[in-house]
Amino acid sequence: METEATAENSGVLDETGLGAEVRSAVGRLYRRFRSELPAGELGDTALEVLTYLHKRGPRTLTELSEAGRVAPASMSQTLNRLTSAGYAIRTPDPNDRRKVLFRTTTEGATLARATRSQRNAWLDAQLAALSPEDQRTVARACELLGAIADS
Amino acid sequence: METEATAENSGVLDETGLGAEVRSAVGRLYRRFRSELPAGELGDTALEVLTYLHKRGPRTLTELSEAGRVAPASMSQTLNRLTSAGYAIRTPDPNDRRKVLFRTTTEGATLARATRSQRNAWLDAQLAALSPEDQRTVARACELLGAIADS
DNA sequence: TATTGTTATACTCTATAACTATA
DNA sequence: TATAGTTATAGAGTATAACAATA
Repeated sequence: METEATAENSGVLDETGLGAEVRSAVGRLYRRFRSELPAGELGDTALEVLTYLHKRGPRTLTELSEAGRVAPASMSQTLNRLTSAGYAIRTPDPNDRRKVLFRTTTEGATLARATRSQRNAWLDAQLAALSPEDQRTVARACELLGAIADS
Repeated sequence: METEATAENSGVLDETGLGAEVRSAVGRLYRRFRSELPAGELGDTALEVLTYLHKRGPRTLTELSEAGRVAPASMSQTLNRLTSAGYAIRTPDPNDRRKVLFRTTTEGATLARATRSQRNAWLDAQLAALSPEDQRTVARACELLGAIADS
């Protein structure tokens, strides 16, 4: 037996079930995160882009759309929301005038830092209640799944 | 002025990082799943509701909205999509005529079974490439995170 | 009055198609 | 022609507010 069954999801962990388990858990967590989101705040998509710009530095629209695996037109609109809100700005690329470099504003950088801890308060509390071993398990799974998401 | 930040935050178990790591990994996986979705197919939300009805049996709108942690009005619209597509039907509750019991149709049950394996083909392939130990780690993390999502 | 469910409306996020500007 | 980016429009999924029907 590879894994013990989760009592309530009864038939779920069968031979082919791991993908379904991951997908279900991810979907439920994602929706849970979204349900905690106060109205008027940046959505997770926009915040993820802002955080990416903050951590990696200026990027073009094409780079951002490829990193986020969305169509360029989709990323353009997400960036419209960020720039309209004053969290990012467009700057011309001096070497290629077709390109636009997006970068965070001071407000955007502040928000990226602040929101990172604030928005995760609930989740951090839940995770803190796990045993150290379980925390390591979750951390390791995040590495593995993050790599899969980017593969 | 470059990112004084961790270029690759996979050290993970720092003082505040686990919640952020989980959130980031979940968000990137969720968006990756969504990007794999062929046009014209049921979205993950609708499919999750359909699967829930298929596994648990008939449920009222209130029960479904609480299970999915969405507003009743939101669930009503998701159910409108499922019923319009012929995958679920409304049936009156004989004991309380305010209530509506939603149940899968034959087509809905078939779809719930078929899509489950088909849609996870890509993810299953990625997971199959992991070592057995890593697979157990992911499975265990899904249990832990699933419980948090439902807490 | 309280509960159950619905419709109306708006916002985020996504897509495709059609467009402009630059290389 | 090819590439980078934008706008127009549509659909899924979410929310709140206002409503009807039943308890």
